[in-house]
Order: sequence, then structure tokens, then C-alpha cells
Amino acid sequence: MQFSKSTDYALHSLIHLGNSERCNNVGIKELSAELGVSESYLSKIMSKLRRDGIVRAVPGVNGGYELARPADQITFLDVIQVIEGRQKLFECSNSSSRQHRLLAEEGPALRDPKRPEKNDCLVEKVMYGAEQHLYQYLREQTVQSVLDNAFKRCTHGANKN
Amino acid sequence: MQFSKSTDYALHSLIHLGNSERCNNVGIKELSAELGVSESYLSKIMSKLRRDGIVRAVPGVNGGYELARPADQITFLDVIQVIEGRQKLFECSNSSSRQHRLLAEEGPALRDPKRPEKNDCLVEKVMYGAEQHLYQYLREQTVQSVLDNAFKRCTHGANKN
DNA sequence: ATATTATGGATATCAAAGGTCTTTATTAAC
DNA sequence: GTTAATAAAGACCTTTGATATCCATAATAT
Repeated sequence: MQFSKSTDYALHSLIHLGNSERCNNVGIKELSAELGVSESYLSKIMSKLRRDGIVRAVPGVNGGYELARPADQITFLDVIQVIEGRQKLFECSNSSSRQHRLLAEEGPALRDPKRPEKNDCLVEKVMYGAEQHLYQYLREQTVQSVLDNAFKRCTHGANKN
Repeated sequence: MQFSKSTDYALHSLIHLGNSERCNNVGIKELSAELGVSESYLSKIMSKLRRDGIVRAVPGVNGGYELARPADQITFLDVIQVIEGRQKLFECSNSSSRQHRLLAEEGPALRDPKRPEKNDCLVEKVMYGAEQHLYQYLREQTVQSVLDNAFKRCTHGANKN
């Protein structure tokens, strides 16, 4: 269970965009040189980010990418969900097994006839909690907060001058 | 980014073991029938759990598996780390890129010569935080707590009698 | 001894990640 | 208008990991 390299590339690209001057598009050449990834592969990732409204892109001479909204409104969760997809972190693969009938048994009379055997898996419930915890944290982390951290370290170092 | 089916199988198997009588081994036949997975595949997963000290196994007639320690001392994190491995959730793939030299630059004089360019990635730092949050939650969830939940629901339903 | 059960190795299959190349569409500058 | 630069999209390839099966071996109770 690991985040993909694509997520890595996407996050670093966005940080670079957030760090460069406003109203100044950054081309795929610059980005790919910056990250050490091929232009063709990185451009696929940027296209995904564009389709999801994270960045804007203009083709043509002097074209390139820029953030589609302020850096403090682009969360890590946004980026991760674009790149990794939006499936649940965990899905029980055998909801109809005997174990679930036993563990989830509350007496047939109590069963809601509208939701026959959905969401009965207690393991899934726990893991869904894990997902919510993780997502809450990732929602609080933004492109801007990373830039702020970097800046803090710079000025901290510059105090000596 | 999703947990594997193997993790699913492992967790459900452990819950079944925790739910069955003490001093009574459960064979791979019973487990695989319970979960609807092949014996050969599930046995590989159980072997992993055994090598990591989560379950005990005895071969031979009437052999099988049992929990190696009390169910409240087997956390979800334990199981996940055995099955999914212990790599970090996120590893920066380009720590030596220009971006990191820029963002992590605190002035050459401030650099710790012992740790030249390790752990300089701010994205990795954020994601490490995410990992710690997730792990903290998963450490609090045990095989026993799932069984308790199931039991609570049963007695709750049985109140009507 | 024999039947039963777990273990480990070899192998097969399939999907997804990671990556390249080519063609097309769009834009600025000349 | 032509051209050079740039993003977009699709076809394709390779590698890797998850999932799974099968067989031979070891251990154990009866």
C-alpha cells in the first residue's frame, strides 16, 4: 500500500507552480527538467490535473500551466484523489460469506429489508474510519502550507545575516 | 491506493480465530470455506501471519491455526504491516532534484554535514505525518474490538426477548 | 503406517503502474 | 498567413505486483 509516483510528480509540480510568479505560465519542459521526469509522462499527469480543475493550461507559444485557484485552496486530498482515483481504501470482498451472516446477525426481524446485506462488514467499518482519519489530515495540508514551511526555513536561516 | 485482498482475508481469518473456542485449532479448510477463498491461497497468507508471530500453527491431524496472543493485543496495524509490508506510505522519488535544493535551501552553512540531502523533501514530511495519523488509528483497532462490536449488536438485538 | 494438515517453491495469469512515441489542436509571434 | 512552440490525446510497450494454482515435503495424531 503506497502512493504512486504519479502522485509524487503531481504534488511536486503543483508546488513548483505555486512557487513561480503569478501570470507566468510554466511549460512542461521546465517542469520535467525540474523533477527529472520525461515530458510525455508528466504531461499526462498535468492533463489529469487540468481536467479536474486543479490547474489551467494554455497551448501554443509561451503557453504552459498555472494553478487554477489559490495555493491554499489546493489540498493534498484533492491531488491524491485526482491521481489515485476515488475508490475506497478498503472494500470487503466477501460480504456474503458465512462470517458476515454470523457476526452481523441481529435477528432476522431487525434487518432493514431495504438494505439487505450492504455495509454489514465490521472490518470495512473500521477501515472506513481509518480512511476518514487519513482524509481529514490530508484535507488540512495544502500546496500553500508546504510553501510556507519552505519559506519559514529560509528566513530562519537568513536570520544570521 | 487500496489495501489488498490479502489484508482482507487475513483480518477476517483472525476474527474467525478470535471468535472460535480457545484451545481448538481451526484448519485451513474451515477458514477457506468461511471466507470463500481457495485453501492454497489462504494458507500462504496464514503462513505469513505465523512467521510474524500473529498466529500459531500445528500441522498434522486435527492441526490448524490459533491466535498467538490475546485478540486485544492484535492490532489492525500489526496485520496490515505483515501483509502489505513495511515500506513508507510515500517516498519522494527525486530527492536530488533542483526543486529540493531550492525549497530546502537554508544556506550552505546551516546544512548538517552528517545528513547531506536526506529527508529534505517537504512533501515527504507531510505524507509522513499522514502515515503517522493513519497508523495511530490502526493501532487502536484490534481483533477483539471488532468482536466486541459484533457482540454488542447481538445482545442489543436480543434485548427484545 | 497412514491419513491429515501446514509449509514452501515453482509457476501462471492478469491488471495496473510507469513510460515512450506519434498525431492533432491551439496559440503567439513573425 | 505561415511557422514555431506548446498542450492534448491515443496507441503502444514494459515492468511490477496481486492473485492464484499445483505439487512436493515435513510434521503430527490416530
